[in-house]
Amino acid sequence: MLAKQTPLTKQMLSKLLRASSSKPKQFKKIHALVLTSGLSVKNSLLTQLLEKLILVGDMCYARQMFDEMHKPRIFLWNTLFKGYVKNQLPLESVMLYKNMRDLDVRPDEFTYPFVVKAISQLGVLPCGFAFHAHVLKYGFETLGIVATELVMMYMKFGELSSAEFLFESMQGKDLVAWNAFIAACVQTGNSAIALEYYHKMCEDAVQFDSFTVVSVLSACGQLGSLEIGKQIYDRARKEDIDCNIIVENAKLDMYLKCGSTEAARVLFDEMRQRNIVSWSTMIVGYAMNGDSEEALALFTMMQNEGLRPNYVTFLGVLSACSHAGLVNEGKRYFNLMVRSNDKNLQPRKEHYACMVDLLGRSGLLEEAYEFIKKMPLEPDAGIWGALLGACAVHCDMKLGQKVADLLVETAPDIGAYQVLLSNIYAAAGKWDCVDKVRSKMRKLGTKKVTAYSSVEFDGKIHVFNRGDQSHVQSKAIYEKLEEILKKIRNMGYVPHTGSVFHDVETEEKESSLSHHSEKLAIAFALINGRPEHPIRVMKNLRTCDDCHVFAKFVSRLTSRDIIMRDKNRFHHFRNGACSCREFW
DNA sequence: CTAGGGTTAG
Repeated sequence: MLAKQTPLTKQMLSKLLRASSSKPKQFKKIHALVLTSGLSVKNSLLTQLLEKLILVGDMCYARQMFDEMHKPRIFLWNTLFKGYVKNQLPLESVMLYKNMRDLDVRPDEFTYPFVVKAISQLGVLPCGFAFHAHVLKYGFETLGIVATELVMMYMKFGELSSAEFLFESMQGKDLVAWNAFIAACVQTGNSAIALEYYHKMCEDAVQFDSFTVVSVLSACGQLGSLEIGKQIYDRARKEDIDCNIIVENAKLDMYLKCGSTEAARVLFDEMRQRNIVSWSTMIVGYAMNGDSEEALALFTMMQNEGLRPNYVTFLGVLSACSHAGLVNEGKRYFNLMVRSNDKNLQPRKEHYACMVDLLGRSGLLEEAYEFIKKMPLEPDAGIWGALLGACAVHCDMKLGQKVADLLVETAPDIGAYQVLLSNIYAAAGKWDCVDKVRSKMRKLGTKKVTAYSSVEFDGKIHVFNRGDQSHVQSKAIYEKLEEILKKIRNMGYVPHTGSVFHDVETEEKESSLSHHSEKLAIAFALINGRPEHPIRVMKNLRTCDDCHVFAKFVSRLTSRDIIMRDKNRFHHFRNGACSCREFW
C-alpha cells in the first residue's frame, strides 16, 4: 500500500479517502496513519473521514474519532448529529446535545434539523417540547427547514392540532413544507385532512409536484375515493408533472385500495417499468381483494422474470393463501422464506401473524397455538391478536380466554382485543362475562374504536355511524333502508341477530342491526349513485355477518355490484354472492 | 463542507 519512507501529505490522504469507498477497516488504517504522521490535519479532512464512517454505519468509531479531536467546530458536531439520525440512534443524539451544551458550544441553524428529527425517532413528547423551546430560544423557528422538522415531529407524536397550528403560522411556506405536511397527514391516517390541505395549497397558488401527487393518491386509496384520485392524476398529467414510477405505483395502489382490480391490472400491464414495489403492490392488492389465484399467479410470473421478492411480497403471498384457506400452500411459501438463506427474507413477526391467521381461520386453532409457542421470535400483540380473532370466528371460548389474558398483559390499551373477547362470550350467551370485560375496559380506560362506513359521492366523502341521523338526506336514507329490508325479507333474508353483542330482546336486536353504518352507506349510495356504477363502501372495522348477508341480498335485488372494503379485505358482492365465499 | 417531502408492508 504505502511505502514507509514516503512522507504522508494531505493530498495523499484525500486521495486515499476517495479510493477507500466503503471499507470501514481501511478508514481505521487511514485514521491511524493520520494520528501517527504528526500532520496537523485540517478538520475538513476529518469531516470527510467522519462522513464515510457514518455512511457505513460505524458510529462507534466515528464517535471515538470525534472525541479525539481538539475543540471540534460546530459543523463537526452537526456531522455527528447527522450520523446518529441516519443510523437511527436518537438517544445518542440527545446525549451528544447535552455534551454540547455542557461545553458551552452554541448550536447553529444546521443543528436543529438533525436534533429535532432525532427526537421524532426517540418518540418522547416532553423531550420534543424541550427542544422546541430551545429552537425558540435561539430564534431558529422562523427557518422553514427547522419549522418543517418541528411540524413533522408533532405529527409523528400524534399531536395533529399542534402540528397544524405550527404549519399554519409558518411564513412563506415552500413546496417542500407543504409536501411534508400532506405526506405526514396521510402517514398518520388523516387522509381527509391531507386532501383539505392539498386544496388549500392550490388556493395559495403553490404549484404541486410529483411528491404531492403521490401523497394525494395514497390519501385517496385510504379513503376509497377513486374519482378524486383519478382527477388529481389527470391534472398532474395535464400540468406536465413528471409521473415517475413512484407516482405510477401510488396510482396502482389507489386502484387496488378502491377495489378496481381490473383497472389496476390494465395499468400494471401498461407500465413502462415495474420494480419490486409495483409487483408487491399488485400481489398484496389481489390478495386484499380476495383474488388469491391471481396473486399467486403473479408471484410465479415475477419469479419467472427473475425478480427477487422481498418481505412485503411474501406478506401478500401469505395473506393470499390465508384469504383462500390454502393451508398447505401457505406453509410451502413460508418454508421458502426460511430456506432462502437470505437474511433479509427470514420471516418477521408479520409473517408469523399471517401464518397464525391462516391456520386459525381454517380452524386449526391448536396448531396455530403450537406454532406460536415454537416460533424463534418473541410473539407480540399482533400475533396473539390473530389467534384471538380466529378464536372469535370459531367461537372457541376456552382458548380465547387464555389468549385474551395474555393480551391484557402485553397490550392493555388496545380495546379491539377486549371487544373480541366480549364478542366470544356474547356468542356463547355468557352475558355475565361480557359485563365483566366491559367493566374492566371502563376501569382501565380502554376505548373501542367507533365503527363507521364511508361512501364517495360528488367529490366528497360521506361518513356514516351506526344509527346516524346527521346526514342531510337522513330521512330518505332510512326510508330506502326500510323499503329494501321489506323486499329482501320476501326473498328470504333473516336478520342474523347473533351479530348483536348485547343482551337485549330479539326485536331490539333487529332494529339495532338494521341501522349499522354499512347499511346506511349502501342505502345512501343506492339513492345517489348512478345505476351503472358499482357501490363502493369503506368500513374502518371488520364487517358483521348480518351486513354481509344484507349486501348479498341487495346485490341480487338491485342487480348492482357492491364493493365493500373492511379492515382486513374486500368483499365484492354480485348477484347474491360474495367473492370471499364466506371465508373471512 | 452540513438541513426539510413520496410508493408496497406495519
